[in-house]
Parts: sequence; C-alpha cells; structure tokens
Amino acid sequence: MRYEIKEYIQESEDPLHRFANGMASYQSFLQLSKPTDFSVSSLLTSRDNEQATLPTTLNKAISPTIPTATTSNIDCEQQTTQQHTNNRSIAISQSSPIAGHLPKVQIHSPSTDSTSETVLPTVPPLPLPHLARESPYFPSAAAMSVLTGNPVTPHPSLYSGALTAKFPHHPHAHNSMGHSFPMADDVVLGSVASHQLHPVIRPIRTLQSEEDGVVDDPKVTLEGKDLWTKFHKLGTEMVITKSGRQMFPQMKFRVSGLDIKAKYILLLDIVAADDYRYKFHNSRWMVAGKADPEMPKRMYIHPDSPTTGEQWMQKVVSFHKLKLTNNISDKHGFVSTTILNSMHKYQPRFHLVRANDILKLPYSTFRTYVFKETEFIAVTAYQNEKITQLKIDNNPFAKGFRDTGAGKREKKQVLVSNRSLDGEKTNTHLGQIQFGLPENQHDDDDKYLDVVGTQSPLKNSIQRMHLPQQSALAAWFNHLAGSCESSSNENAYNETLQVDDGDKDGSDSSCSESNCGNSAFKPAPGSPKSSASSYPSPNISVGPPIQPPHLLPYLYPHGLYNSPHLPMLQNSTTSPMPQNLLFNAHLALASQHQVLFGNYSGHSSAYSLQNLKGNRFAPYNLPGSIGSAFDAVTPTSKINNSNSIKNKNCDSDINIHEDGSRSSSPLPICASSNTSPARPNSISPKSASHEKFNESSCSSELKNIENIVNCLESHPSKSISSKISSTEYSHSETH
DNA sequence: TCTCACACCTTTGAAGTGG
DNA sequence: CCACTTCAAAGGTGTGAGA
Repeated sequence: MRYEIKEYIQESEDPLHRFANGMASYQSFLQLSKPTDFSVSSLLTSRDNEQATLPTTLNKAISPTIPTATTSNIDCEQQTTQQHTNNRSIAISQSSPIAGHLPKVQIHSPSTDSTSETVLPTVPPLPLPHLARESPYFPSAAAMSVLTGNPVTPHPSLYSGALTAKFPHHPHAHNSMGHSFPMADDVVLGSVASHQLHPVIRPIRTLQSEEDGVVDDPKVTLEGKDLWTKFHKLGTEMVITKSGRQMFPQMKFRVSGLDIKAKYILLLDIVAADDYRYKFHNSRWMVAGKADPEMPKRMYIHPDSPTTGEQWMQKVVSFHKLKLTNNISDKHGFVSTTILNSMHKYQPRFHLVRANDILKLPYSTFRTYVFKETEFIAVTAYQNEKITQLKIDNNPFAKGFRDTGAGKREKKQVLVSNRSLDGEKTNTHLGQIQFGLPENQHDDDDKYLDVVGTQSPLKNSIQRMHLPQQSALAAWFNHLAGSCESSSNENAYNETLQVDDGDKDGSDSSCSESNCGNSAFKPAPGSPKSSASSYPSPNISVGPPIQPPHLLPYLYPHGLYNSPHLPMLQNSTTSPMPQNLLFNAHLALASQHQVLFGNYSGHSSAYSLQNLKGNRFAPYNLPGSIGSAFDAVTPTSKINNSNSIKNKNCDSDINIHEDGSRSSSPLPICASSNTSPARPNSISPKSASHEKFNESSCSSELKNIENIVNCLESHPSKSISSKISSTEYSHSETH
C-alpha cells in the first residue's frame, strides 16, 4: 500500500482561485480526526495520537527544494491540468507496514515523466505532547507539522469535530447547492496531499498497480439516483428512532471496474455535513444554531466484506441494513447502527477498500465516494410533508399510507379537516401529491411550497479553509480524497456562477441525472459560492489508510470512546466506561470478521451475529473458496491477494510495540501466539465450534485484536491502559 | 422535539402440497 | 426430491397522541 503526498504549488493569489483549489483538498473523508469520525486504522494505530512515526526525511521530501515537476501522468478525466501546470509532485509512499517496507518518496520527473522512488528510513517515534494536545485526533498532522516545521494550528478542517464544520470545509459541502457535476464514472481521482492544499492528480491505476500488481479502476454509481435526487431537491429527511431506523431511499451502489480476483471491503459511514443545528420553519430548513456535540460514529462494514471484486460487481451493493438512531446508549446494535443528532445535517460516504482482511483496512488505500444527493437531515419526526409523501409513495413499507391504504384514508380525513383551516395553496399542494400527479407536476408544485433553502452559513467555513500554517500532512489527510475533484471543481467554479442562477427558480429542467440542482439544502441567496459548488457525483477520494483514532468510534461501542479513560476519543459527553466495553470492541470487530466466527461458507459473521435469521437482502453469497480473510497480503509480493495463500499467522508485518509505536518489521505480531483472549460464550454459538475449525487462525486474529487494544491500553498519556486492562481485558493480557 | 403505541404493509422462511 | 404455494411471524412504515 502506499501513502502518497503530493505538493502542488499554486501560483494564483486569487482568493477564489485559492479557495477553489483549497476546498478540493478538504476531503471530508480525511477529516476523520475526531472521535466522532471513525477510521478503521484507529484500532491499529491509536498510539499515533501522540507519536509521530513519519520519517524525518519527509520534511525534506516536501521541501521547496524539490524540483518543480509536472504531473504528466494525470489520468483524471475531469482534471484541469492546465490550471496546474506549474506544480511539483511528490509522492510520499509508505509501503505498507504490513509489508515491512520503508516509506518511500516518490518524485515525478517533469522532463521524463517518470517516477522515481526513494526509500525513507524509519525514525523513532517523536513525542509530540503539544501537538497531541492540540490535535489529539490527528496525530499524523501533528507529526507532519513537526516534520515540516509548520506549527499545527487547531485548524477546523483538521478536525471534523463538533466544533468544526465538516462539509462546508469541503468542496462538497458547498456543492450541496445543486449544480451540475459529472457522473461518478467520469471522475477518476488521484491521491493528493499538500500543505498548501494543492492537489495533484495522479492516476489511481498507477497507484494501485504499483502496490500489489492489481490493476483496477473502480467506478461507483448510486442506485436510485433519480429518487435520491427527488428527495434531495426537497431536503431529504431521515427519521431516527431509539431502536434504529433504516434509511430510505436505501444506500445502494453499483460498483464496477474492480479487479475480479482481488478482495475488497466496502464501508459506509455517515458524517456531519456541517456544524449547525437546523429547524424547519416556514416550510424551509433554517439554521437554528450551533450543532450539538456530535454523536460517536460507527463505520458500517458491508457484511459481505471482504469479498472479491467479481462478487461485488455482480449485484448491487446495499447498505440497507444500516440503521440510524439517536439512542446514545445503544449497546446492541453497534454493528449496524449509527448514532445521529436530530435536526442535524449528515452526509453518507461510501468507501471502497481493496483489502482481503478487515484488519488490514488501516493500511489500505481508501477510495471514498460522496454522493451529495444522499445528504439528509436527521429528524425524529418528519418536518416536510412533501418528504413524507415522497417516502410514502416510494417506500413499499409505507404502502398503507398511500391512496389505497387505510392509513391514507385516515390522512385524507385529516386533510379534509385541514382544508377548512389552511389556505387553498396548501390544500392544492397536498392534493396534487396525494393523487399521484406526474413528477413534473410535483416539481412544479415545489414552487408553491417553499421548502428550499437550508441556510448553511458557509462563509465562516470558507474563511476557515485556508490557513497557511496547516501542515502538509494535515492537508494531506484532509484532502487526500479530493485531488481530481479539486481540479474539476476549479472548472466547476466558473460554471457554478452560471448554473446556480439558473437553478434558483427551482426548476429541474436543467438537472441532469447526475445533477442535484435543486437541493433543498441550497444556501440562501448571497451565500458564498465555492468552487465546489459544482462537484462530481460522487465525490471521490483516494487516500492512505485512515489514521489512528478513527476506527474505534466506528467499531467500538460509543461508550468506549466516550469514556474518560480514552480522552483522545472523548466526546463532549462523558460516561463511565461500561463493563465489557473492550470485549464489545472485540466483538464489534469480530462480528464484522468472518474468520472469528468461521463463516467460511459464504455468510459473514456480522450478518450472522446481528441477525441470525439471515440477511434477507444480502446481495452476495461469498463463495467458500474465497479463503480466509486472513490470507496474507504482501504488498510487495506483486501477487494477487486473492491468490496468495500464506501463513495466516504471519501475514502481518507490522509491529505494534508495547509502547504503542509502530514499526515495519517482518515479524508478525501474532506468529506464535497461543493465547487467545477469552471470549464469553455469549458471543456466538458458532465461535466455539469454529475454534476447532481454525484455532490457530482465530488465535492469531484474536491476538491481533488483543494487540490493538493493548496498544490503546498502553497509551502513555491517555491513562487508559491500567483501567481498561484491569477491568476488561486483564484476562487476555499477554504482554 | 421526542417517544410510544398503533395499524398497515412487505418480506421472509417454514410448512404444506403436489408432481 | 424438487418446485411451488400458503401462511404466520418478523420487521419496516408513517401517524398521532401525549409528554
């Protein structure tokens, strides 16, 4: 795998121009720098919160002394290379720690169009107390700051925390206002990193092929895009309930361009779109104040993960089982629910990771796809009746409320009574919807009921976007995902100024299939327009593994990182560390992992765990011949992952030291482990029998998890180790 | 603004049936 | 044994009253 950092020197001082580029670099996916954002890598690299392990040579690598180079190997169809002609491209490639390889600096030669790589020596971890204090959730940024000499400022974009706008910092946020943007298939992104927020396009194909010999060109399309667009025009609302509510429309994607034999992990997460709380007033969404503290987020790993690209491409990938809840104490559904705040705006994100093992997610390259049409506001009760009607009309489970249903009859009675109370305008609107007028009439009707206009205060976000002191790595992580879109956004910016005006009338006549021109989240007139106003759908990002602190919130119960024992993961809410949290963390991970439950027959354990009844809608059946999820991946082996059958116990080359530091090493962390953490019988009846099936593998993987947790426990400044280990995990302590 | 009970509906899988 | 049908249970909906 590869970490890639590229630096792009922007010549223009035009604020808008800078903004255009800068916004693109703020890929929200990489703003996973706070506990409420999640990252798989946090499980394995939490210690990075305090310690920078990046090579010192990185500083040199990204220094201005690097000869200017052009990114001639740009392969982005939406690129605007001419706007980036004078740039330098540096790819800092950290071979996967798993592979035991040293980081490399990749330099693109301007003249020869060639790429050379230099291996960087690994340096001991650097204690960065002040940085850790300031950016506890983004250690790599801090590390990079030191390496680059740039002080880390708690730049809002560094942390997509409650106090930080997420998507407004990101071009996508500003793109939410509905402008034409390319289809997902039209966009190919390269990794990007720049302390000046200047993206450089680099072809994904090159990236991937250099990693492990697997060549893929993933394309993701949103299923039901038209329906999503309809909702988006009105301002999509998603009901959240205590027990969890499924999303409608459902999050379904069609994936293509995958390597048929390589294994992929597909994930979905939902992040706050901005820092505001909304209210529905006068038939429109308005900002009602600052956002409440963000709830802990969880990453939903598709239960079929990992499976081969061939399998993924066969059918639609559905994340319908993901539930939304506002129940902070939700304990049982941490695998399949995500906790949201009511009256807050959220943005789902789809992640595609080529990895044959969930445990390797942190070291794998994420491709993130953001479909702006899927943005929604979480509500406990529907606010916009047009949304309600749209749901009723399209959700089969709500048929009872349609014209022919009893529920509908009830509603009709209500309407009759309302008709005598309300104005004629409202009655007309309701009547049109109820009696199933064509869509275009629905759209026309939109003109009568003003539901458009979430007044996202973007200005502040924009202002916060470009702090020059932002470290290179911080920028890297923040807009890792946004290179291509950045370029396209730059073009799009000019288009935006035109398109936007045309969309103000609420007409969708110019709204193509990939458009979201009439988003109800369109900012009020006068709101700053960003270059990101026109964005590809989806917004795609490619990046290095998500950094340390993020996996926990996803795979761990919220209580874990709300715990005072985990200050680096702490949310604004503090709750005592519940019993068995660590075990639950294991369970959370294990439940997502086939091996731990021996589901080699083709069904993931996650699905078995959360619903033994079976995943009714599971799109795929995993072939039993796929092999263990713990099949070794040696990035440098140039061997197809799916074909590599190696020592499952020795496939991890990363060392997680007792002090929490990581280093590349050929020594597996669990090679000779005979101790597996005790697992309560309540995990799964299958687990016991499965131990027979593959005891060594289980032991190995459990050891992996154990090390992961131990890593957290031993975190020197977080004061979590003793408390956790003594109460939760002492029985499995192996250090 | 949120929770809850409710009616209505779809979906699923077991059970039954017939070839 | 297989395919098809039937049926009950589970679970997903929005509604509306009440807190």
